[in-house]
Amino acid sequence: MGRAEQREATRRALLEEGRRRFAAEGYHAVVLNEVAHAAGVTKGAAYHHFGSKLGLFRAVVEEVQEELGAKVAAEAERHAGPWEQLRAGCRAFLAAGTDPAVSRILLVDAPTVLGWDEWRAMDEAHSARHLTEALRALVDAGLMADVPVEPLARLLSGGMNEAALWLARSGDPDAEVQAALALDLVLGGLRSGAA
Amino acid sequence: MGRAEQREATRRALLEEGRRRFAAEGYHAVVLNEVAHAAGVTKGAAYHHFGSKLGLFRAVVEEVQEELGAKVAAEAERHAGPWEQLRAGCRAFLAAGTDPAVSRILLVDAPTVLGWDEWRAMDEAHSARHLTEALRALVDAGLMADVPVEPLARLLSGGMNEAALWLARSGDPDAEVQAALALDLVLGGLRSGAA
DNA sequence: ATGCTAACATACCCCGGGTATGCGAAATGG
DNA sequence: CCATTTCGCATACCCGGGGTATGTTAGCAT
Repeated sequence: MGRAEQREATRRALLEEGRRRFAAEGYHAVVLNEVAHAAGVTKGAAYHHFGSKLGLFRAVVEEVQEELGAKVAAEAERHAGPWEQLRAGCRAFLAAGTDPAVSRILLVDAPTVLGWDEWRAMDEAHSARHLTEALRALVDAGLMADVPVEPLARLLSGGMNEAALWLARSGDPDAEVQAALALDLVLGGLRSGAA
Repeated sequence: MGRAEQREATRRALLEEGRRRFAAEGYHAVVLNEVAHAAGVTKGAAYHHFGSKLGLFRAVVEEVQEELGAKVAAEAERHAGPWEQLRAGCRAFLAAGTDPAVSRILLVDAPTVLGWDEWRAMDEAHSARHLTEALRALVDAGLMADVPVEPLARLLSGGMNEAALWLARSGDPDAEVQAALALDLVLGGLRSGAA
Protein backbone atom coordinates (compact mmCIF):
# COMPACT_ATOMS: atom_id res chain seq x y z
CA MET A 1 0.00 0.00 0.00
CA GLY A 2 1.42 3.34 -1.10
CA ARG A 3 1.96 6.20 1.25
CA ALA A 4 -0.91 8.36 0.00
CA GLU A 5 -3.39 5.52 0.27
CA GLN A 6 -2.18 4.65 3.75
CA ARG A 7 -2.65 8.24 4.79
CA GLU A 8 -6.15 8.35 3.43
CA ALA A 9 -6.98 5.01 5.03
CA THR A 10 -6.08 6.08 8.56
CA ARG A 11 -7.76 9.40 8.01
CA ARG A 12 -10.95 7.65 7.02
CA ALA A 13 -10.70 5.26 9.97
CA LEU A 14 -10.30 8.11 12.44
CA LEU A 15 -13.12 10.06 10.84
CA GLU A 16 -15.54 7.14 10.93
CA GLU A 17 -14.69 6.03 14.45
CA GLY A 18 -14.92 9.62 15.63
CA ARG A 19 -18.27 10.05 13.98
CA ARG A 20 -19.60 6.90 15.66
CA ARG A 21 -18.48 7.97 19.11
CA PHE A 22 -19.40 11.64 18.82
CA ALA A 23 -22.89 10.58 17.77
CA ALA A 24 -23.25 8.00 20.53
CA GLU A 25 -21.53 9.63 23.51
CA GLY A 26 -21.34 13.32 22.71
CA TYR A 27 -18.22 15.40 22.20
CA HIS A 28 -16.98 15.77 25.77
CA ALA A 29 -17.51 12.16 26.76
CA VAL A 30 -15.35 10.98 23.86
CA VAL A 31 -11.67 10.48 24.67
CA LEU A 32 -9.35 10.87 21.72
CA ASN A 33 -7.00 8.10 22.79
CA GLU A 34 -9.79 5.52 22.61
CA VAL A 35 -10.95 6.79 19.23
CA ALA A 36 -7.42 6.40 17.89
CA HIS A 37 -6.90 2.89 19.25
CA ALA A 38 -10.31 1.78 18.01
CA ALA A 39 -9.18 3.04 14.62
CA GLY A 40 -6.00 0.97 14.90
CA VAL A 41 -3.60 3.87 15.49
CA THR A 42 -2.49 6.07 18.37
CA LYS A 43 -3.23 9.60 19.46
CA GLY A 44 -0.24 10.86 17.52
CA ALA A 45 -1.90 9.95 14.23
CA ALA A 46 -5.00 11.90 15.15
CA TYR A 47 -2.96 14.99 15.97
CA HIS A 48 -0.95 14.56 12.80
CA HIS A 49 -4.10 14.60 10.69
CA PHE A 50 -6.46 16.91 12.54
CA GLY A 51 -4.32 18.97 14.89
CA SER A 52 -6.64 18.66 17.85
CA LYS A 53 -9.71 16.92 19.17
CA LEU A 54 -11.72 19.89 18.00
CA GLY A 55 -10.15 19.54 14.57
CA LEU A 56 -11.39 15.98 14.26
CA PHE A 57 -14.82 17.04 15.42
CA ARG A 58 -14.88 19.87 12.93
CA ALA A 59 -14.01 17.48 10.09
CA VAL A 60 -16.78 15.12 11.20
CA VAL A 61 -19.27 17.98 11.38
CA GLU A 62 -18.32 19.13 7.92
CA GLU A 63 -18.83 15.65 6.51
CA VAL A 64 -22.22 15.18 8.15
CA GLN A 65 -23.29 18.66 7.07
CA GLU A 66 -22.40 17.89 3.50
CA GLU A 67 -24.29 14.60 3.50
CA LEU A 68 -27.33 16.19 5.03
CA GLY A 69 -27.33 19.12 2.64
CA ALA A 70 -27.04 16.80 -0.35
CA LYS A 71 -29.84 14.56 0.88
CA VAL A 72 -32.21 17.46 1.49
CA ALA A 73 -31.40 19.08 -1.85
CA ALA A 74 -31.84 15.79 -3.69
CA GLU A 75 -35.22 15.23 -2.10
CA ALA A 76 -36.31 18.75 -2.99
CA GLU A 77 -35.20 18.31 -6.60
CA ARG A 78 -37.56 15.37 -6.97
CA HIS A 79 -40.52 17.74 -6.78
CA ALA A 80 -41.76 20.50 -9.04
CA GLY A 81 -42.81 23.97 -7.96
CA PRO A 82 -41.20 26.13 -5.29
CA TRP A 83 -43.69 25.32 -2.55
CA GLU A 84 -43.52 21.59 -3.09
CA GLN A 85 -39.73 21.70 -3.16
CA LEU A 86 -39.61 23.64 0.08
CA ARG A 87 -42.00 21.25 1.73
CA ALA A 88 -40.13 18.19 0.51
CA GLY A 89 -36.82 19.60 1.69
CA CYS A 90 -38.19 20.36 5.13
CA ARG A 91 -39.65 16.88 5.46
CA ALA A 92 -36.39 15.29 4.37
CA PHE A 93 -34.59 17.34 6.99
CA LEU A 94 -36.97 16.21 9.71
CA ALA A 95 -36.56 12.58 8.68
CA ALA A 96 -32.78 12.88 8.60
CA GLY A 97 -32.80 14.33 12.10
CA THR A 98 -33.58 10.95 13.60
CA ASP A 99 -30.02 9.90 12.85
CA PRO A 100 -27.94 10.56 15.99
CA ALA A 101 -25.06 11.63 13.80
CA VAL A 102 -27.25 14.52 12.75
CA SER A 103 -29.15 15.29 15.93
CA ARG A 104 -26.39 14.84 18.47
CA ILE A 105 -23.43 16.08 16.47
CA LEU A 106 -24.93 18.78 14.27
CA LEU A 107 -27.79 20.09 16.35
CA VAL A 108 -26.73 19.66 19.96
CA ASP A 109 -22.95 19.66 20.25
CA ALA A 110 -21.72 21.62 17.25
CA PRO A 111 -23.07 25.05 18.27
CA THR A 112 -21.35 25.07 21.66
CA VAL A 113 -18.21 23.14 20.68
CA LEU A 114 -17.39 25.06 17.50
CA GLY A 115 -18.97 28.23 18.78
CA TRP A 116 -22.24 29.54 17.49
CA ASP A 117 -20.66 31.75 14.84
CA GLU A 118 -18.67 29.02 13.14
CA TRP A 119 -21.57 26.60 13.40
CA ARG A 120 -23.89 29.10 11.79
CA ALA A 121 -21.41 29.76 9.00
CA MET A 122 -21.19 26.05 8.21
CA ASP A 123 -24.92 25.59 8.46
CA GLU A 124 -25.38 28.53 6.15
CA ALA A 125 -22.94 27.10 3.63
CA HIS A 126 -24.84 23.83 3.39
CA SER A 127 -28.46 23.46 4.48
CA ALA A 128 -29.60 26.94 5.43
CA ARG A 129 -28.47 28.44 2.14
CA HIS A 130 -30.98 26.36 0.23
CA LEU A 131 -33.69 27.47 2.61
CA THR A 132 -32.82 31.12 2.19
CA GLU A 133 -32.73 30.80 -1.59
CA ALA A 134 -36.07 29.00 -1.64
CA LEU A 135 -37.69 31.73 0.43
CA ARG A 136 -36.15 34.45 -1.68
CA ALA A 137 -37.47 32.79 -4.83
CA LEU A 138 -40.95 32.69 -3.33
CA VAL A 139 -40.85 36.34 -2.44
CA ASP A 140 -39.51 37.34 -5.85
CA ALA A 141 -42.19 35.29 -7.57
CA GLY A 142 -44.83 37.05 -5.50
CA LEU A 143 -45.90 33.76 -3.94
CA MET A 144 -45.22 34.98 -0.43
CA ALA A 145 -45.50 38.23 1.49
CA ASP A 146 -42.48 40.49 1.10
CA VAL A 147 -41.01 39.94 4.54
CA PRO A 148 -37.29 40.06 5.42
CA VAL A 149 -35.98 36.69 4.28
CA GLU A 150 -33.04 36.32 6.63
CA PRO A 151 -34.82 36.32 9.99
CA LEU A 152 -37.61 34.22 8.54
CA ALA A 153 -35.05 31.65 7.42
CA ARG A 154 -33.54 31.61 10.91
CA LEU A 155 -36.99 31.18 12.39
CA LEU A 156 -37.77 28.23 10.16
CA SER A 157 -34.31 26.71 10.36
CA GLY A 158 -34.28 26.81 14.16
CA GLY A 159 -37.79 25.45 14.28
CA MET A 160 -36.85 22.54 12.08
CA ASN A 161 -33.78 21.81 14.17
CA GLU A 162 -35.81 21.70 17.34
CA ALA A 163 -38.58 19.68 15.76
CA ALA A 164 -36.04 17.21 14.42
CA LEU A 165 -34.62 16.76 17.92
CA TRP A 166 -38.09 16.31 19.35
CA LEU A 167 -38.81 13.81 16.64
CA ALA A 168 -35.58 11.93 17.25
CA ARG A 169 -36.45 11.45 20.91
CA SER A 170 -40.09 10.45 21.15
CA GLY A 171 -39.85 7.04 19.50
CA ASP A 172 -43.52 7.49 18.68
CA PRO A 173 -43.99 6.53 15.02
CA ASP A 174 -46.97 8.87 14.94
CA ALA A 175 -44.74 11.80 15.84
CA GLU A 176 -43.44 12.19 12.30
CA VAL A 177 -46.98 12.51 11.00
CA GLN A 178 -47.80 15.11 13.65
CA ALA A 179 -44.64 17.06 12.90
CA ALA A 180 -45.48 17.00 9.20
CA LEU A 181 -48.95 18.36 10.00
CA ALA A 182 -47.55 21.18 12.11
CA LEU A 183 -45.01 21.96 9.41
CA ASP A 184 -47.70 22.11 6.76
CA LEU A 185 -49.68 24.52 8.89
CA VAL A 186 -46.75 26.88 9.24
CA LEU A 187 -45.73 26.70 5.59
CA GLY A 188 -49.33 26.98 4.47
CA GLY A 189 -49.67 30.06 6.63
CA LEU A 190 -46.77 31.70 4.86
CA ARG A 191 -48.37 30.90 1.54
CA SER A 192 -51.67 32.54 2.33
CA GLY A 193 -49.93 35.75 3.22
CA ALA A 194 -49.09 36.37 -0.44
CA ALA A 195 -52.11 38.50 -1.14
CA MET B 1 -23.63 37.39 60.76
CA GLY B 2 -25.55 34.24 61.61
CA ARG B 3 -24.76 30.90 60.09
CA ALA B 4 -27.82 30.71 57.83
CA GLU B 5 -27.23 34.17 56.41
CA GLN B 6 -23.57 33.42 55.81
CA ARG B 7 -24.52 30.30 53.93
CA GLU B 8 -26.97 32.15 51.76
CA ALA B 9 -24.49 34.95 51.17
CA THR B 10 -21.75 32.69 49.78
CA ARG B 11 -24.32 30.75 47.80
CA ARG B 12 -25.51 33.96 46.20
CA ALA B 13 -21.96 35.12 45.54
CA LEU B 14 -21.07 31.85 43.79
CA LEU B 15 -24.29 31.90 41.82
CA GLU B 16 -23.80 35.45 40.59
CA GLU B 17 -20.14 35.09 39.75
CA GLY B 18 -20.88 31.81 37.99
CA ARG B 19 -23.64 33.42 36.00
CA ARG B 20 -21.38 36.26 34.90
CA ARG B 21 -18.62 33.94 33.73
CA PHE B 22 -20.85 31.32 32.15
CA ALA B 23 -22.52 34.06 30.15
CA ALA B 24 -19.25 35.71 29.13
CA GLU B 25 -16.92 32.75 28.52
CA GLY B 26 -19.17 29.72 28.10
CA TYR B 27 -19.35 26.67 30.33
CA HIS B 28 -16.16 24.86 29.37
CA ALA B 29 -13.93 27.91 29.44
CA VAL B 30 -14.95 28.69 33.00
CA VAL B 31 -12.71 27.26 35.71
CA LEU B 32 -14.40 26.64 39.00
CA ASN B 33 -11.43 27.66 41.08
CA GLU B 34 -11.46 31.15 39.64
CA VAL B 35 -15.19 31.49 40.11
CA ALA B 36 -14.79 30.58 43.76
CA HIS B 37 -11.93 32.97 44.41
CA ALA B 38 -13.71 35.79 42.61
CA ALA B 39 -16.61 35.10 44.94
CA GLY B 40 -14.29 35.34 47.93
CA VAL B 41 -14.20 31.64 48.78
CA THR B 42 -12.43 28.49 47.59
CA LYS B 43 -13.41 25.53 45.47
CA GLY B 44 -14.44 23.61 48.58
CA ALA B 45 -17.31 26.00 49.17
CA ALA B 46 -18.59 25.50 45.65
CA TYR B 47 -18.57 21.74 46.04
CA HIS B 48 -20.21 22.02 49.43
CA HIS B 49 -23.10 23.98 47.97
CA PHE B 50 -23.50 22.60 44.47
CA GLY B 51 -21.73 19.24 44.43
CA SER B 52 -20.03 19.80 41.10
CA LYS B 53 -19.33 22.35 38.40
CA LEU B 54 -22.35 21.03 36.57
CA GLY B 55 -24.40 21.50 39.73
CA LEU B 56 -23.52 25.18 39.85
CA PHE B 57 -24.32 25.53 36.18
CA ARG B 58 -27.64 23.79 36.66
CA ALA B 59 -28.54 26.19 39.47
CA VAL B 60 -27.64 29.16 37.30
CA VAL B 61 -29.69 27.82 34.39
CA GLU B 62 -32.65 27.29 36.66
CA GLU B 63 -32.43 30.86 37.90
CA VAL B 64 -32.15 32.36 34.43
CA GLN B 65 -34.99 30.17 33.17
CA GLU B 66 -37.22 31.36 35.96
CA GLU B 67 -36.45 35.02 35.32
CA LEU B 68 -37.04 34.64 31.61
CA GLY B 69 -40.30 32.77 32.07
CA ALA B 70 -41.57 35.40 34.47
CA LYS B 71 -40.61 38.25 32.16
CA VAL B 72 -42.30 36.69 29.14
CA ALA B 73 -45.43 35.81 31.10
CA ALA B 74 -45.62 39.30 32.58
CA GLU B 75 -45.32 40.89 29.15
CA ALA B 76 -48.03 38.61 27.79
CA GLU B 77 -50.39 39.44 30.66
CA ARG B 78 -50.25 43.09 29.74
CA HIS B 79 -52.25 42.35 26.61
CA ALA B 80 -55.78 41.14 26.03
CA GLY B 81 -56.86 38.39 23.68
CA PRO B 82 -55.05 35.12 23.03
CA TRP B 83 -53.37 36.20 19.81
CA GLU B 84 -52.09 39.45 21.23
CA GLN B 85 -50.78 37.67 24.31
CA LEU B 86 -48.96 35.10 22.22
CA ARG B 87 -47.45 37.79 20.06
CA ALA B 88 -46.36 39.87 23.02
CA GLY B 89 -44.82 36.86 24.74
CA CYS B 90 -42.86 35.93 21.62
CA ARG B 91 -41.58 39.48 21.19
CA ALA B 92 -40.55 39.65 24.83
CA PHE B 93 -38.65 36.40 24.40
CA LEU B 94 -36.83 37.72 21.35
CA ALA B 95 -35.89 40.89 23.19
CA ALA B 96 -34.67 38.96 26.22
CA GLY B 97 -32.48 36.81 24.00
CA THR B 98 -30.04 39.66 23.50
CA ASP B 99 -28.87 39.16 27.08
CA PRO B 100 -25.83 36.82 26.95
CA ALA B 101 -27.02 35.18 30.14
CA VAL B 102 -29.98 33.99 28.14
CA SER B 103 -28.44 33.34 24.74
CA ARG B 104 -25.15 31.81 25.78
CA ILE B 105 -26.24 29.95 28.90
CA LEU B 106 -29.79 28.91 28.08
CA LEU B 107 -29.75 28.53 24.33
CA VAL B 108 -26.23 27.46 23.45
CA ASP B 109 -24.58 25.68 26.36
CA ALA B 110 -27.45 24.25 28.40
CA PRO B 111 -28.65 21.67 25.85
CA THR B 112 -25.28 19.98 25.47
CA VAL B 113 -24.04 20.47 29.05
CA LEU B 114 -27.17 19.30 30.85
CA GLY B 115 -28.16 16.96 28.06
CA TRP B 116 -31.01 17.70 25.72
CA ASP B 117 -33.55 15.78 27.78
CA GLU B 118 -32.96 17.66 31.02
CA TRP B 119 -32.77 20.97 29.18
CA ARG B 120 -36.04 20.28 27.44
CA ALA B 121 -37.68 19.36 30.74
CA MET B 122 -36.57 22.64 32.32
CA ASP B 123 -37.57 24.63 29.27
CA GLU B 124 -40.94 22.95 29.30
CA ALA B 125 -41.41 23.73 32.99
CA HIS B 126 -40.84 27.44 32.44
CA SER B 127 -41.14 29.10 29.03
CA ALA B 128 -42.37 26.39 26.68
CA ARG B 129 -45.28 25.48 28.92
CA HIS B 130 -46.83 28.90 28.43
CA LEU B 131 -46.42 28.53 24.69
CA THR B 132 -48.09 25.12 24.63
CA GLU B 133 -50.98 26.37 26.76
CA ALA B 134 -51.46 29.41 24.55
CA LEU B 135 -51.59 27.26 21.42
CA ARG B 136 -53.95 24.80 23.07
CA ALA B 137 -56.27 27.65 24.04
CA LEU B 138 -56.29 28.91 20.46
CA VAL B 139 -57.16 25.49 19.11
CA ASP B 140 -59.89 24.95 21.70
CA ALA B 141 -61.38 28.35 20.96
CA GLY B 142 -61.47 27.48 17.26
CA LEU B 143 -59.11 30.35 16.48
CA MET B 144 -56.56 28.06 14.89
CA ALA B 145 -56.56 24.90 12.81
CA ASP B 146 -56.75 21.72 14.87
CA VAL B 147 -53.16 20.64 14.42
CA PRO B 148 -51.13 18.64 16.99
CA VAL B 149 -50.04 21.25 19.52
CA GLU B 150 -46.88 19.61 20.79
CA PRO B 151 -44.81 19.52 17.59
CA LEU B 152 -46.09 22.95 16.64
CA ALA B 153 -44.89 24.27 19.98
CA ARG B 154 -41.47 22.72 19.40
CA LEU B 155 -41.37 24.24 15.95
CA LEU B 156 -42.15 27.71 17.26
CA SER B 157 -39.99 27.39 20.37
CA GLY B 158 -36.96 26.28 18.38
CA GLY B 159 -37.55 28.99 15.84
CA MET B 160 -37.69 31.64 18.52
CA ASN B 161 -34.51 30.32 20.12
CA GLU B 162 -32.64 30.50 16.86
CA ALA B 163 -34.06 33.87 15.97
CA ALA B 164 -33.08 35.20 19.39
CA LEU B 165 -29.51 34.01 18.85
CA TRP B 166 -29.43 35.57 15.40
CA LEU B 167 -30.79 38.75 16.89
CA ALA B 168 -28.25 38.73 19.71
CA ARG B 169 -25.39 38.58 17.22
CA SER B 170 -26.08 41.00 14.42
CA GLY B 171 -25.83 44.24 16.38
CA ASP B 172 -28.05 45.72 13.71
CA PRO B 173 -30.79 47.69 15.49
CA ASP B 174 -33.01 47.08 12.48
CA ALA B 175 -32.75 43.34 13.03
CA GLU B 176 -35.31 43.36 15.81
CA VAL B 177 -37.85 45.02 13.53
CA GLN B 178 -37.17 42.47 10.79
CA ALA B 179 -37.47 39.59 13.22
CA ALA B 180 -40.76 40.99 14.47
CA LEU B 181 -42.01 41.17 10.89
CA ALA B 182 -41.03 37.58 10.17
CA LEU B 183 -42.64 36.49 13.43
CA ASP B 184 -45.87 38.27 12.58
CA LEU B 185 -45.95 36.55 9.22
CA VAL B 186 -45.62 33.11 10.79
CA LEU B 187 -48.14 33.77 13.56
CA GLY B 188 -50.51 35.44 11.13
CA GLY B 189 -50.26 32.39 8.92
CA LEU B 190 -51.35 30.15 11.77
CA ARG B 191 -54.28 32.42 12.37
CA SER B 192 -55.61 32.31 8.85
CA GLY B 193 -55.67 28.53 8.97
CA ALA B 194 -58.60 28.65 11.39
CA ALA B 195 -61.24 28.30 8.75
C1' DA C 1 -18.20 25.00 78.95
C1' DT C 2 -18.42 21.40 75.92
C1' DG C 3 -19.56 18.23 72.63
C1' DC C 4 -21.36 18.37 67.91
C1' DT C 5 -22.22 19.78 63.46
C1' DA C 6 -22.31 22.96 59.70
C1' DA C 7 -19.45 25.61 56.57
C1' DC C 8 -15.96 25.95 54.66
C1' DA C 9 -10.22 25.53 53.58
C1' DT C 10 -6.22 22.62 52.13
C1' DA C 11 -3.81 19.10 49.98
C1' DC C 12 -4.01 15.64 46.93
C1' DC C 13 -5.42 12.39 43.04
C1' DC C 14 -5.86 11.50 38.21
C1' DC C 15 -7.92 11.75 33.85
C1' DG C 16 -7.24 13.53 29.46
C1' DG C 17 -5.92 17.14 25.96
C1' DG C 18 -1.78 18.86 24.14
C1' DT C 19 3.33 18.67 22.79
C1' DA C 20 8.15 17.44 21.89
C1' DT C 21 10.81 14.01 20.22
C1' DG C 22 12.08 9.54 18.18
C1' DC C 23 11.89 6.20 14.40
C1' DG C 24 11.06 3.26 10.50
C1' DA C 25 9.45 2.95 5.94
C1' DA C 26 8.37 5.07 1.64
C1' DA C 27 9.54 8.53 -1.78
C1' DT C 28 13.45 11.11 -4.13
C1' DG C 29 17.50 11.77 -6.87
C1' DG C 30 21.96 11.03 -8.26
C1' DC D 1 21.03 0.82 -6.15
C1' DC D 2 22.30 3.29 -2.48
C1' DA D 3 22.16 7.74 0.26
C1' DT D 4 19.27 11.17 1.98
C1' DT D 5 15.30 13.37 3.02
C1' DT D 6 10.66 13.47 4.32
C1' DC D 7 6.44 11.80 5.72
C1' DG D 8 3.41 9.21 8.81
C1' DC D 9 3.02 7.95 12.56
C1' DA D 10 4.49 5.96 17.84
C1' DT D 11 6.23 7.03 22.55
C1' DA D 12 6.99 9.63 26.53
C1' DC D 13 6.02 13.45 28.90
C1' DC D 14 3.78 17.88 30.64
C1' DC D 15 0.09 20.18 33.05
C1' DG D 16 -4.42 22.24 33.68
C1' DG D 17 -8.54 21.43 35.97
C1' DG D 18 -12.50 18.65 37.88
C1' DG D 19 -13.22 15.79 41.71
C1' DT D 20 -12.29 14.00 46.57
C1' DA D 21 -10.66 13.07 51.18
C1' DT D 22 -9.42 15.16 55.17
C1' DG D 23 -8.48 18.94 58.31
C1' DT D 24 -10.06 23.16 60.83
C1' DT D 25 -12.80 26.85 62.77
C1' DA D 26 -16.87 29.00 64.10
C1' DG D 27 -21.65 28.66 65.54
C1' DC D 28 -25.46 26.33 68.09
C1' DA D 29 -27.68 23.27 71.39
C1' DT D 30 -27.78 21.38 76.10
